[in-house]
Amino acid sequence: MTRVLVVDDDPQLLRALKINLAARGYTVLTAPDGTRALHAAAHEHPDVIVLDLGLPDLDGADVITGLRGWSTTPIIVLSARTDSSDKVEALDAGADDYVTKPFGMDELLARLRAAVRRASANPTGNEPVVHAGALDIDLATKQVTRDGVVVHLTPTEWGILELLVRHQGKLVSQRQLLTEVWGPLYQTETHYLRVYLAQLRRKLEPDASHPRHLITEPGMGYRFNP
Amino acid sequence: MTRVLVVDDDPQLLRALKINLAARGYTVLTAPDGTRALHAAAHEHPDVIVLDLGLPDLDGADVITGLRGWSTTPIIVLSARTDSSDKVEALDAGADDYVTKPFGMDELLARLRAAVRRASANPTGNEPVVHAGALDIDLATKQVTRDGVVVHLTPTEWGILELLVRHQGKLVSQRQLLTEVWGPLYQTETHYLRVYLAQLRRKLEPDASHPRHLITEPGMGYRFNP
DNA sequence: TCAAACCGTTAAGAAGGCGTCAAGATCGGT
DNA sequence: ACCGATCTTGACGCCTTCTTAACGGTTTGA
Repeated sequence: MTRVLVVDDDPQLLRALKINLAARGYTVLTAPDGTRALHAAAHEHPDVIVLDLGLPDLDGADVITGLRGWSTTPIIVLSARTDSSDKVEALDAGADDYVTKPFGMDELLARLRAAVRRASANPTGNEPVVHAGALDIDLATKQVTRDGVVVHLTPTEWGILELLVRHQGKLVSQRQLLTEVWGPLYQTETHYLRVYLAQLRRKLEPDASHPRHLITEPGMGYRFNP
Repeated sequence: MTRVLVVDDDPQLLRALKINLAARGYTVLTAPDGTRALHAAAHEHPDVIVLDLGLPDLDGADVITGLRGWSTTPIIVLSARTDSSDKVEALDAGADDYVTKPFGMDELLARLRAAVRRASANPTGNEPVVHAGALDIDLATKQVTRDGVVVHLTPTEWGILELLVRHQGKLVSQRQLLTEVWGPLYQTETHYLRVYLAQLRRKLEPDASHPRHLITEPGMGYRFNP
Protein backbone atom coordinates (compact mmCIF):
# COMPACT_ATOMS: atom_id res chain seq x y z
CA MET A 1 0.00 0.00 0.00
CA THR A 2 1.50 3.32 -1.07
CA ARG A 3 1.53 6.01 1.61
CA VAL A 4 1.11 9.63 0.55
CA LEU A 5 1.76 12.61 2.77
CA VAL A 6 -0.34 15.58 1.65
CA VAL A 7 0.72 18.97 2.97
CA ASP A 8 -1.76 21.80 2.50
CA ASP A 9 -3.35 24.50 4.64
CA ASP A 10 -6.56 24.61 2.63
CA PRO A 11 -8.95 22.14 4.32
CA GLN A 12 -11.15 21.95 1.27
CA LEU A 13 -8.36 20.94 -1.10
CA LEU A 14 -7.00 18.62 1.52
CA ARG A 15 -10.33 16.87 1.72
CA ALA A 16 -10.67 16.57 -2.05
CA LEU A 17 -7.21 15.06 -2.35
CA LYS A 18 -7.83 12.71 0.51
CA ILE A 19 -10.99 11.34 -1.07
CA ASN A 20 -9.47 10.94 -4.51
CA LEU A 21 -6.30 9.32 -3.28
CA ALA A 22 -8.07 7.00 -0.90
CA ALA A 23 -10.39 5.93 -3.71
CA ARG A 24 -7.31 4.86 -5.70
CA GLY A 25 -6.06 2.74 -2.87
CA TYR A 26 -3.49 5.13 -1.40
CA THR A 27 -3.05 5.54 2.31
CA VAL A 28 -3.25 9.27 3.00
CA LEU A 29 -1.46 11.18 5.74
CA THR A 30 -1.98 14.92 6.08
CA ALA A 31 -0.20 17.94 7.53
CA PRO A 32 -1.49 21.53 7.58
CA ASP A 33 1.85 23.35 7.77
CA GLY A 34 5.57 23.00 7.16
CA THR A 35 6.58 22.17 10.71
CA ARG A 36 4.14 19.36 11.06
CA ALA A 37 4.98 18.20 7.53
CA LEU A 38 8.63 17.73 8.48
CA HIS A 39 7.59 16.00 11.65
CA ALA A 40 5.19 13.66 9.86
CA ALA A 41 7.75 12.85 7.17
CA ALA A 42 10.31 11.91 9.80
CA HIS A 43 7.97 9.73 11.84
CA GLU A 44 5.68 8.17 9.25
CA HIS A 45 8.11 7.60 6.37
CA PRO A 46 5.65 8.20 3.53
CA ASP A 47 6.43 6.87 0.05
CA VAL A 48 5.74 10.19 -1.62
CA ILE A 49 4.95 13.76 -0.52
CA VAL A 50 2.52 16.21 -2.11
CA LEU A 51 3.51 19.64 -0.91
CA ASP A 52 1.56 22.84 -1.34
CA LEU A 53 3.67 25.97 -1.36
CA GLY A 54 2.43 29.04 0.47
CA LEU A 55 2.19 27.40 3.84
CA PRO A 56 1.44 29.58 6.86
CA ASP A 57 4.65 28.95 8.77
CA LEU A 58 7.59 28.09 6.55
CA ASP A 59 8.82 29.02 3.10
CA GLY A 60 8.22 26.29 0.58
CA ALA A 61 11.84 25.95 -0.47
CA ASP A 62 12.88 25.61 3.16
CA VAL A 63 10.52 22.71 3.65
CA ILE A 64 12.02 21.00 0.62
CA THR A 65 15.61 21.51 1.69
CA GLY A 66 14.66 20.46 5.19
CA LEU A 67 13.35 17.19 3.83
CA ARG A 68 16.19 16.67 1.41
CA GLY A 69 18.66 16.92 4.23
CA TRP A 70 17.95 13.37 5.23
CA SER A 71 15.34 11.94 2.87
CA THR A 72 15.07 11.10 -0.81
CA THR A 73 11.30 10.61 -0.76
CA PRO A 74 9.78 12.00 -3.97
CA ILE A 75 8.25 15.46 -3.55
CA ILE A 76 5.54 16.82 -5.84
CA VAL A 77 4.97 20.54 -5.36
CA LEU A 78 1.58 22.17 -5.76
CA SER A 79 1.39 25.89 -6.25
CA ALA A 80 -0.98 28.58 -7.42
CA ARG A 81 1.96 30.60 -8.71
CA THR A 82 2.76 30.06 -12.35
CA ASP A 83 5.85 32.23 -12.08
CA SER A 84 8.78 30.48 -13.64
CA SER A 85 11.26 31.50 -10.95
CA ASP A 86 9.19 29.75 -8.27
CA LYS A 87 9.35 26.53 -10.23
CA VAL A 88 13.08 26.82 -10.70
CA GLU A 89 13.60 27.50 -7.03
CA ALA A 90 11.49 24.57 -5.90
CA LEU A 91 12.99 22.13 -8.38
CA ASP A 92 16.55 23.17 -7.59
CA ALA A 93 15.82 22.84 -3.90
CA GLY A 94 15.16 19.18 -4.56
CA ALA A 95 11.53 18.82 -5.61
CA ASP A 96 10.74 16.13 -8.14
CA ASP A 97 7.84 17.76 -9.89
CA TYR A 98 5.86 20.98 -9.92
CA VAL A 99 2.13 21.25 -10.66
CA THR A 100 0.36 24.59 -10.93
CA LYS A 101 -3.14 25.09 -9.61
CA PRO A 102 -5.74 24.62 -10.85
CA PHE A 103 -4.78 21.13 -11.89
CA GLY A 104 -6.62 18.11 -13.18
CA MET A 105 -6.90 15.34 -10.64
CA ASP A 106 -5.97 12.68 -13.18
CA GLU A 107 -2.85 14.62 -14.14
CA LEU A 108 -1.76 14.80 -10.52
CA LEU A 109 -2.45 11.11 -10.10
CA ALA A 110 -0.41 10.34 -13.20
CA ARG A 111 2.50 12.40 -11.91
CA LEU A 112 2.15 10.66 -8.58
CA ARG A 113 2.34 7.28 -10.28
CA ALA A 114 5.41 8.40 -12.24
CA ALA A 115 7.16 9.55 -9.07
CA VAL A 116 6.37 6.37 -7.16
CA ARG A 117 7.37 4.20 -10.13
CA ARG A 118 10.77 5.89 -10.33
CA ALA A 119 11.38 5.60 -6.62
CA SER A 120 10.45 1.95 -6.42
CA ALA A 121 12.43 1.11 -9.55
CA ASN A 122 15.63 1.97 -7.72
CA PRO A 123 15.07 0.81 -4.16
CA THR A 124 16.92 3.11 -1.83
CA GLY A 125 18.05 0.09 0.14
CA ASN A 126 19.16 0.23 3.69
CA GLU A 127 21.75 2.89 4.17
CA PRO A 128 24.77 0.79 4.91
CA VAL A 129 27.86 1.52 6.89
CA VAL A 130 30.82 1.71 4.56
CA HIS A 131 34.14 0.46 5.85
CA ALA A 132 37.39 1.63 4.35
CA GLY A 133 40.59 0.86 6.16
CA ALA A 134 40.37 2.48 9.57
CA LEU A 135 37.31 4.46 8.51
CA ASP A 136 33.66 3.65 9.16
CA ILE A 137 31.20 5.87 7.32
CA ASP A 138 27.58 5.61 8.39
CA LEU A 139 25.31 7.08 5.73
CA ALA A 140 22.23 6.88 7.95
CA THR A 141 23.52 8.72 10.99
CA LYS A 142 25.97 10.85 9.00
CA GLN A 143 28.81 9.90 11.27
CA VAL A 144 32.39 9.04 10.49
CA THR A 145 34.71 7.22 12.84
CA ARG A 146 38.42 6.68 12.44
CA ASP A 147 39.94 3.89 14.51
CA GLY A 148 36.70 3.96 16.47
CA VAL A 149 36.96 7.68 17.25
CA VAL A 150 34.26 9.99 15.94
CA VAL A 151 35.56 12.52 13.42
CA HIS A 152 33.66 15.78 13.22
CA LEU A 153 32.84 16.97 9.70
CA THR A 154 31.31 20.26 8.59
CA PRO A 155 28.17 20.11 6.42
CA THR A 156 30.14 20.79 3.25
CA GLU A 157 32.76 18.21 4.09
CA TRP A 158 30.05 15.65 4.71
CA GLY A 159 28.30 16.56 1.47
CA ILE A 160 31.43 15.82 -0.52
CA LEU A 161 32.25 12.64 1.35
CA GLU A 162 28.71 11.31 1.09
CA LEU A 163 28.57 11.88 -2.65
CA LEU A 164 31.90 10.17 -3.17
CA VAL A 165 31.05 7.25 -0.89
CA ARG A 166 27.62 6.78 -2.49
CA HIS A 167 29.46 6.32 -5.79
CA GLN A 168 32.35 4.47 -4.25
CA GLY A 169 34.91 3.31 -6.76
CA LYS A 170 33.37 5.50 -9.43
CA LEU A 171 34.90 8.64 -10.76
CA VAL A 172 32.81 11.67 -9.75
CA SER A 173 33.37 14.69 -11.94
CA GLN A 174 34.23 18.07 -10.50
CA ARG A 175 31.11 19.49 -12.10
CA GLN A 176 28.90 16.93 -10.40
CA LEU A 177 30.46 17.52 -7.01
CA LEU A 178 30.04 21.27 -7.32
CA THR A 179 26.44 21.14 -8.54
CA GLU A 180 25.31 18.63 -5.94
CA VAL A 181 27.09 20.12 -2.94
CA TRP A 182 27.11 23.84 -3.71
CA GLY A 183 24.45 24.16 -6.42
CA PRO A 184 24.31 24.50 -10.18
CA LEU A 185 25.71 28.03 -10.12
CA TYR A 186 29.07 26.97 -8.71
CA GLN A 187 30.14 24.68 -11.51
CA THR A 188 33.35 26.57 -12.17
CA GLU A 189 34.53 27.05 -8.60
CA THR A 190 36.93 24.12 -8.77
CA HIS A 191 39.09 25.80 -6.18
CA TYR A 192 36.53 24.96 -3.46
CA LEU A 193 37.10 21.31 -4.20
CA ARG A 194 40.82 21.58 -3.69
CA VAL A 195 40.39 23.30 -0.35
CA TYR A 196 37.82 20.84 0.96
CA LEU A 197 39.50 17.72 -0.34
CA ALA A 198 42.64 18.82 1.48
CA GLN A 199 40.61 19.28 4.67
CA LEU A 200 38.95 15.90 4.32
CA ARG A 201 42.27 14.19 3.75
CA ARG A 202 43.77 15.85 6.79
CA LYS A 203 40.88 14.55 8.89
CA LEU A 204 40.47 11.11 7.37
CA GLU A 205 43.63 9.87 5.68
CA PRO A 206 46.46 8.17 7.56
CA ASP A 207 48.91 10.16 5.44
CA ALA A 208 47.22 13.22 3.99
CA SER A 209 49.90 13.78 1.36
CA HIS A 210 49.62 10.22 0.06
CA PRO A 211 45.86 9.60 0.09
CA ARG A 212 44.60 6.02 -0.11
CA HIS A 213 40.86 6.66 -0.17
CA LEU A 214 40.25 10.13 -1.55
CA ILE A 215 41.93 9.92 -4.92
CA THR A 216 42.38 12.78 -7.38
CA GLU A 217 42.01 12.08 -11.08
CA PRO A 218 43.65 15.18 -12.54
CA GLY A 219 41.44 17.13 -14.89
CA MET A 220 38.50 14.80 -14.33
CA GLY A 221 37.37 14.58 -10.76
CA TYR A 222 37.70 12.55 -7.57
CA ARG A 223 37.16 8.97 -6.54
CA PHE A 224 36.57 7.21 -3.21
CA ASN A 225 38.52 3.97 -2.87
CA PRO A 226 37.34 1.62 -0.10
CA MET B 1 29.64 16.39 -19.06
CA THR B 2 25.92 15.67 -19.13
CA ARG B 3 24.64 14.51 -22.48
CA VAL B 4 21.13 15.52 -23.57
CA LEU B 5 19.29 14.02 -26.50
CA VAL B 6 16.76 16.53 -27.88
CA VAL B 7 14.07 15.08 -30.13
CA ASP B 8 12.06 17.60 -32.11
CA ASP B 9 11.00 18.11 -35.71
CA ASP B 10 10.89 21.89 -35.46
CA PRO B 11 14.36 23.11 -36.51
CA GLN B 12 13.82 26.49 -34.88
CA LEU B 13 12.98 25.10 -31.46
CA LEU B 14 15.76 22.58 -31.86
CA ARG B 15 18.23 25.36 -32.47
CA ALA B 16 17.02 27.40 -29.50
CA LEU B 17 17.31 24.43 -27.17
CA LYS B 18 20.70 23.53 -28.53
CA ILE B 19 22.09 26.99 -27.89
CA ASN B 20 20.65 27.25 -24.40
CA LEU B 21 21.74 23.81 -23.34
CA ALA B 22 25.21 24.14 -24.78
CA ALA B 23 25.62 27.45 -22.97
CA ARG B 24 24.92 25.61 -19.70
CA GLY B 25 27.64 23.10 -20.38
CA TYR B 26 25.50 20.25 -21.68
CA THR B 27 26.55 18.16 -24.61
CA VAL B 28 23.61 18.22 -27.01
CA LEU B 29 22.62 15.44 -29.37
CA THR B 30 19.61 15.87 -31.64
CA ALA B 31 17.15 13.73 -33.55
CA PRO B 32 14.37 14.98 -35.85
CA ASP B 33 12.01 12.01 -35.57
CA GLY B 34 11.14 9.01 -33.46
CA THR B 35 13.06 6.43 -35.45
CA ARG B 36 16.30 8.33 -35.26
CA ALA B 37 15.63 9.16 -31.64
CA LEU B 38 15.50 5.48 -30.72
CA HIS B 39 18.62 4.86 -32.76
CA ALA B 40 20.49 7.74 -31.15
CA ALA B 41 19.45 6.69 -27.66
CA ALA B 42 20.72 3.18 -28.26
CA HIS B 43 24.04 4.23 -29.70
CA GLU B 44 24.92 7.41 -27.83
CA HIS B 45 23.64 6.60 -24.33
CA PRO B 46 22.46 10.12 -23.40
CA ASP B 47 21.99 10.98 -19.73
CA VAL B 48 18.54 12.48 -20.31
CA ILE B 49 16.11 12.77 -23.23
CA VAL B 50 13.91 15.76 -24.12
CA LEU B 51 11.14 14.44 -26.33
CA ASP B 52 8.67 16.50 -28.29
CA LEU B 53 5.39 14.75 -28.97
CA GLY B 54 3.81 15.07 -32.38
CA LEU B 55 6.72 13.70 -34.33
CA PRO B 56 6.27 13.01 -38.05
CA ASP B 57 6.79 9.26 -37.97
CA LEU B 58 5.89 7.65 -34.64
CA ASP B 59 3.33 8.25 -31.95
CA GLY B 60 4.82 9.84 -28.86
CA ALA B 61 3.75 7.13 -26.45
CA ASP B 62 5.28 4.51 -28.72
CA VAL B 63 8.62 6.24 -28.60
CA ILE B 64 8.47 6.27 -24.81
CA THR B 65 7.54 2.60 -24.51
CA GLY B 66 10.18 1.78 -27.11
CA LEU B 67 12.79 3.44 -24.95
CA ARG B 68 11.51 2.04 -21.68
CA GLY B 69 11.89 -1.46 -23.07
CA TRP B 70 15.60 -1.41 -22.42
CA SER B 71 16.53 1.95 -20.90
CA THR B 72 15.80 3.86 -17.72
CA THR B 73 17.16 7.15 -19.01
CA PRO B 74 14.98 10.05 -17.77
CA ILE B 75 12.53 11.34 -20.39
CA ILE B 76 11.08 14.85 -20.31
CA VAL B 77 8.16 15.27 -22.69
CA LEU B 78 7.42 18.53 -24.49
CA SER B 79 4.01 19.06 -25.97
CA ALA B 80 1.74 21.81 -27.27
CA ARG B 81 -1.29 19.90 -26.05
CA THR B 82 -2.51 20.90 -22.62
CA ASP B 83 -5.09 18.15 -22.65
CA SER B 84 -4.92 16.24 -19.44
CA SER B 85 -5.36 12.82 -21.04
CA ASP B 86 -2.19 13.31 -23.11
CA LYS B 87 -0.20 13.98 -19.98
CA VAL B 88 -1.61 10.92 -18.26
CA GLU B 89 -0.84 8.77 -21.27
CA ALA B 90 2.73 9.97 -21.58
CA LEU B 91 3.49 9.73 -17.88
CA ASP B 92 1.96 6.28 -17.58
CA ALA B 93 3.92 5.14 -20.61
CA GLY B 94 7.05 5.87 -18.61
CA ALA B 95 7.88 9.54 -19.06
CA ASP B 96 9.43 11.31 -16.09
CA ASP B 97 8.02 14.78 -16.66
CA TYR B 98 5.68 16.65 -18.97
CA VAL B 99 6.10 20.29 -20.00
CA THR B 100 3.52 22.11 -22.09
CA LYS B 101 4.50 24.60 -24.76
CA PRO B 102 5.06 27.45 -24.62
CA PHE B 103 7.45 26.95 -21.74
CA GLY B 104 10.04 29.08 -20.02
CA MET B 105 13.58 28.04 -20.79
CA ASP B 106 14.66 28.29 -17.17
CA GLU B 107 11.79 26.09 -16.11
CA LEU B 108 12.81 23.43 -18.59
CA LEU B 109 16.40 23.69 -17.43
CA ALA B 110 15.32 23.31 -13.80
CA ARG B 111 13.26 20.24 -14.64
CA LEU B 112 16.21 18.90 -16.56
CA ARG B 113 18.47 19.36 -13.56
CA ALA B 114 15.91 17.66 -11.33
CA ALA B 115 15.69 14.67 -13.68
CA VAL B 116 19.46 14.31 -13.95
CA ARG B 117 19.90 14.70 -10.21
CA ARG B 118 17.42 11.90 -9.52
CA ALA B 119 19.00 9.62 -12.07
CA SER B 120 22.53 10.12 -10.79
CA ALA B 121 21.41 9.66 -7.19
CA ASN B 122 20.22 6.14 -8.01
CA PRO B 123 23.00 4.71 -10.12
CA THR B 124 21.63 2.68 -12.99
CA GLY B 125 24.76 0.59 -12.89
CA ASN B 126 24.45 -1.12 -16.23
CA GLU B 127 27.50 0.39 -17.82
CA PRO B 128 29.42 -2.70 -18.83
CA VAL B 129 33.00 -3.70 -18.23
CA VAL B 130 34.69 -4.42 -21.53
CA HIS B 131 37.32 -7.15 -21.55
CA ALA B 132 40.01 -7.26 -24.20
CA GLY B 133 42.92 -9.58 -23.70
CA ALA B 134 44.68 -8.52 -20.51
CA LEU B 135 42.68 -5.28 -20.43
CA ASP B 136 39.55 -4.55 -18.42
CA ILE B 137 37.87 -1.27 -19.28
CA ASP B 138 35.20 -0.17 -16.83
CA LEU B 139 32.98 2.48 -18.39
CA ALA B 140 31.19 3.18 -15.10
CA THR B 141 34.19 3.89 -12.90
CA LYS B 142 36.32 5.16 -15.79
CA GLN B 143 39.11 2.87 -14.79
CA VAL B 144 41.37 0.66 -16.87
CA THR B 145 43.31 -2.30 -15.53
CA ARG B 146 45.96 -4.31 -17.31
CA ASP B 147 46.71 -7.74 -15.83
CA GLY B 148 44.79 -6.52 -12.80
CA VAL B 149 46.94 -3.43 -12.33
CA VAL B 150 45.30 -0.02 -12.59
CA VAL B 151 46.59 2.01 -15.52
CA HIS B 152 46.38 5.76 -15.10
CA LEU B 153 44.98 7.66 -18.08
CA THR B 154 44.80 11.41 -18.66
CA PRO B 155 41.42 12.95 -19.53
CA THR B 156 42.27 13.10 -23.22
CA GLU B 157 43.53 9.54 -23.28
CA TRP B 158 40.38 8.34 -21.58
CA GLY B 159 38.19 10.36 -23.96
CA ILE B 160 39.72 8.63 -26.95
CA LEU B 161 39.61 5.17 -25.43
CA GLU B 162 36.03 5.54 -24.25
CA LEU B 163 34.84 6.65 -27.66
CA LEU B 164 36.60 3.76 -29.38
CA VAL B 165 35.41 1.18 -26.86
CA ARG B 166 31.81 2.43 -27.01
CA HIS B 167 31.95 1.70 -30.74
CA GLN B 168 34.04 -1.41 -30.34
CA GLY B 169 34.79 -3.23 -33.55
CA LYS B 170 33.55 -0.30 -35.61
CA LEU B 171 35.66 2.23 -37.41
CA VAL B 172 35.68 5.67 -35.79
CA SER B 173 36.74 8.46 -38.13
CA GLN B 174 39.47 10.89 -37.26
CA ARG B 175 37.02 13.73 -37.60
CA GLN B 176 34.67 12.18 -35.06
CA LEU B 177 37.46 11.54 -32.59
CA LEU B 178 38.72 15.08 -32.87
CA THR B 179 35.32 16.73 -32.58
CA GLU B 180 34.17 14.62 -29.64
CA VAL B 181 37.37 14.74 -27.64
CA TRP B 182 38.87 18.12 -28.52
CA GLY B 183 35.88 19.97 -29.98
CA PRO B 184 34.63 20.91 -33.42
CA LEU B 185 37.42 23.41 -34.02
CA TYR B 186 40.15 20.77 -34.00
CA GLN B 187 38.96 18.68 -36.92
CA THR B 188 42.20 19.11 -38.83
CA GLU B 189 44.63 18.46 -35.99
CA THR B 190 45.13 14.85 -36.97
CA HIS B 191 48.57 14.98 -35.46
CA TYR B 192 47.10 14.98 -31.95
CA LEU B 193 45.62 11.60 -32.69
CA ARG B 194 48.98 10.13 -33.62
CA VAL B 195 50.56 11.40 -30.44
CA TYR B 196 47.80 10.15 -28.17
CA LEU B 197 47.28 6.82 -29.89
CA ALA B 198 50.99 6.19 -29.43
CA GLN B 199 50.67 7.02 -25.73
CA LEU B 200 47.66 4.78 -25.33
CA ARG B 201 49.41 1.89 -27.05
CA ARG B 202 52.46 2.30 -24.86
CA LYS B 203 50.23 2.11 -21.78
CA LEU B 204 47.81 -0.57 -22.90
CA GLU B 205 49.24 -2.79 -25.62
CA PRO B 206 51.47 -5.79 -24.88
CA ASP B 207 53.64 -4.79 -27.85
CA ALA B 208 53.14 -1.13 -28.66
CA SER B 209 54.64 -1.40 -32.14
CA HIS B 210 52.33 -4.27 -33.11
CA PRO B 211 48.98 -3.19 -31.66
CA ARG B 212 46.28 -5.82 -31.22
CA HIS B 213 43.48 -3.63 -29.86
CA LEU B 214 44.04 -0.07 -31.04
CA ILE B 215 44.11 -0.50 -34.78
CA THR B 216 44.88 2.21 -37.34
CA GLU B 217 42.88 2.32 -40.54
CA PRO B 218 45.14 4.53 -42.68
CA GLY B 219 43.43 7.58 -44.06
CA MET B 220 40.17 6.72 -42.30
CA GLY B 221 40.42 6.51 -38.57
CA TYR B 222 40.87 4.05 -35.72
CA ARG B 223 39.18 0.94 -34.45
CA PHE B 224 39.09 -0.89 -31.11
CA ASN B 225 39.38 -4.66 -31.37
CA PRO B 226 38.36 -6.65 -28.26
C1' DT C 1 62.15 5.37 -58.68
C1' DC C 2 60.90 9.40 -56.54
C1' DA C 3 57.98 12.50 -54.19
C1' DA C 4 54.25 13.32 -51.34
C1' DA C 5 51.28 12.18 -47.90
C1' DC C 6 50.45 9.73 -43.87
C1' DC C 7 51.77 7.50 -39.59
C1' DG C 8 54.63 6.46 -35.27
C1' DT C 9 57.83 7.95 -31.84
C1' DT C 10 60.14 10.91 -28.70
C1' DA C 11 61.08 14.91 -26.14
C1' DA C 12 60.74 19.60 -24.34
C1' DG C 13 58.46 24.01 -23.39
C1' DA C 14 54.01 26.18 -22.10
C1' DA C 15 49.81 26.27 -19.78
C1' DG C 16 46.89 25.18 -16.50
C1' DG C 17 45.44 22.24 -12.60
C1' DC C 18 46.40 20.83 -7.93
C1' DG C 19 47.73 21.03 -2.90
C1' DT C 20 48.60 23.91 0.81
C1' DC C 21 48.36 27.60 4.08
C1' DA C 22 46.27 31.42 5.98
C1' DA C 23 43.62 35.50 6.24
C1' DG C 24 39.04 37.79 5.70
C1' DA C 25 33.93 37.24 5.43
C1' DT C 26 29.68 35.08 6.84
C1' DC C 27 26.69 32.49 9.43
C1' DG C 28 24.37 30.70 13.56
C1' DG C 29 23.58 30.40 18.35
C1' DT C 30 23.70 32.55 22.88
C1' DA D 1 26.04 42.19 19.86
C1' DC D 2 29.35 38.86 20.54
C1' DC D 3 31.89 34.58 19.70
C1' DG D 4 33.04 30.34 17.55
C1' DA D 5 32.50 27.59 13.63
C1' DT D 6 32.29 27.46 8.89
C1' DC D 7 32.66 29.09 4.36
C1' DT D 8 34.98 32.02 0.84
C1' DT D 9 38.96 34.06 -1.19
C1' DG D 10 43.81 34.89 -2.31
C1' DA D 11 48.68 33.70 -3.03
C1' DC D 12 52.34 30.60 -4.18
C1' DG D 13 55.08 26.54 -5.54
C1' DC D 14 54.79 22.10 -7.58
C1' DC D 15 53.36 18.83 -10.81
C1' DT D 16 50.49 16.85 -14.54
C1' DT D 17 48.93 17.39 -18.94
C1' DC D 18 48.59 19.52 -23.37
C1' DT D 19 50.71 21.36 -27.24
C1' DT D 20 54.22 21.73 -30.54
C1' DA D 21 58.35 20.47 -33.02
C1' DA D 22 61.60 17.35 -35.16
C1' DC D 23 62.81 13.05 -37.41
C1' DG D 24 62.35 8.49 -39.48
C1' DG D 25 59.53 4.83 -41.50
C1' DT D 26 55.83 3.28 -44.63
C1' DT D 27 52.53 3.42 -48.10
C1' DT D 28 50.59 5.45 -52.53
C1' DG D 29 50.54 7.10 -56.97
C1' DA D 30 52.72 9.36 -60.86
